[in-house]
Amino acid sequence: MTNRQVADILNRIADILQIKEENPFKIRAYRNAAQSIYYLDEDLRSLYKKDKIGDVPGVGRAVKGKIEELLEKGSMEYYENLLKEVPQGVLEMLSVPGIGHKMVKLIYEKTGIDNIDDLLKAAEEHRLREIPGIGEKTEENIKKGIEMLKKNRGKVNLGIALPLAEKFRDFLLEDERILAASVVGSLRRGKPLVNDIDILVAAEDYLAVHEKAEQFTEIKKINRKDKENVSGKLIFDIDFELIIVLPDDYYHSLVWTTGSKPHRAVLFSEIGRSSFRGAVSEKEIYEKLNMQFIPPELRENRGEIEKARLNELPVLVELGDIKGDLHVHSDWSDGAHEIMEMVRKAKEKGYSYMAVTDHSKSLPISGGLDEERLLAQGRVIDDLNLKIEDFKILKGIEVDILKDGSLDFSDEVLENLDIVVASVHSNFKMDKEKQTKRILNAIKSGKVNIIGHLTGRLLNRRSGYELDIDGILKTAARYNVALEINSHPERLDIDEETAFKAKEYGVKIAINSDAHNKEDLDLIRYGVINARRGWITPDDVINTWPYDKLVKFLKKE
DNA sequence: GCCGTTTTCGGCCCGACTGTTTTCAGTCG
Repeated sequence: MTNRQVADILNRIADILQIKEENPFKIRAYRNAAQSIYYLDEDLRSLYKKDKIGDVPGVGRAVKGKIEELLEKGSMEYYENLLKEVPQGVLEMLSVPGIGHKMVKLIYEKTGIDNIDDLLKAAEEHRLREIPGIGEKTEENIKKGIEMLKKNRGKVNLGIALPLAEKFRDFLLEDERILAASVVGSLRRGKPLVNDIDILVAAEDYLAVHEKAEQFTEIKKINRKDKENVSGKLIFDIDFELIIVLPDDYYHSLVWTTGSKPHRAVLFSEIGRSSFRGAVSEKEIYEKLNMQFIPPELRENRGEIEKARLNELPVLVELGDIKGDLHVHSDWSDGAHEIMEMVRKAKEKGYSYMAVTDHSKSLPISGGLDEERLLAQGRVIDDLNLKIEDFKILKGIEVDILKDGSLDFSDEVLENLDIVVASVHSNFKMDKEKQTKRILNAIKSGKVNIIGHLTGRLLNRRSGYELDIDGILKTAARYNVALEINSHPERLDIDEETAFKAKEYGVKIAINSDAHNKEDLDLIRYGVINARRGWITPDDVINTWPYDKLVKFLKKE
């Protein structure tokens, strides 16, 4: 039972209590406990051994007891009983955008509908609008929401799949009979949503792979197990497949199982991959095919093969190129940690600068800053900058782009900052023309350096609003405004296609974590992967630049 | 259900938008 799983269960308890309309503060208590466990540095199991679970903030006597029961027995009586009152399928209905606990309760009680499939059917047959309180529009929104969910059903984002896959791979490599292992498939290519986890494994004895794999604690079920394959389900119901090959077949199989189908089809159209038996690297194979080594993120047959033949592939940005983070929250707004804690973590990561960009006042739920608190924060940052060495904290803001495209602070206030990230956090449902104009307004203000999470998409949850991307890129280039690649695995916004286009327009990119706690600074990794899929080079990315060059860009010099 | 206290009970983030209403409840960030 991992921290994440415990946090999930506490959240589901909160969901059930909310549907049952219990005390809102009790519900929040469960959510608070879930959140702080989710972000905990230490494993709950080791805290348990030291009897320190009660020390976790938000965990009091009652929840402590329940977590201990969960860790001891793998189940919790309180939760099991709640599930009898509100079935799992009803909880899943909560994932439909636009419907919350009240409406789920209403629908469940009035119609008995207790799963998403039946809910969709009822919406299609116009049976939902018969329920008092639900009209045509709500019904239509529910239908649309479910269709979006279904499109991505079973898909899981990089932030969940990649760490789990790497953990599995490293576990396999502990066994000395397993000579090599690599994450492959669309996950290695870095696609934002993947269907499953594929790992290529080299071993002389396939039974060794079976033996070791069976001991991986995150496996829920094994469906198939033979000479070439072990497959089944991992935690969170993620499908996995281990592809077992002999050591001599490892590298050509690595190219084969990594490449998208169109990529590998072109690659091996003339020479079969078996003629590469015994190769000692992927590079060797690409060389024998008369081309440069193609990084996994580019293997989509989108022109990379032609470029590789001409020796013209771009040198892609790498995690190690990142010199700082330009979108970071602190406990001045909705971040969890103090500025100095974020700085410490940023320094650990080898950064030389970091921008503090808390929310602005129009976002009250986030504790958005008003002019006065922004000034106070600026003074604190000035002080910190005097104390720390070899590191710069930039004074910034994530300023809200209001409905009409104006910014949440006056020009004068914004001019006194080192960096301005501007983002949309409200009115997502405006039409394409208005939404585009709104963002263009922000760009044209001349006060903005970076547009944060441009489209507002949340993978698997919410599609972004429609925008005239070309119009925005053209204007951003003219006004020296960079676009953010928001690294949060649920966002990865802008996406790879827009990043690719941005480069053509000469628009610079900022790869930002949007961290709300110090651990989140590590999310930058996913943004870098996304940038690589968009063919982005270090020079395209302003936060790979040295501080002085960055400052010139920010001052629009 | 948690937390903190001039310590065992009272307080615990809010505002805008949407869709359904006919003055407001639910959802979202």
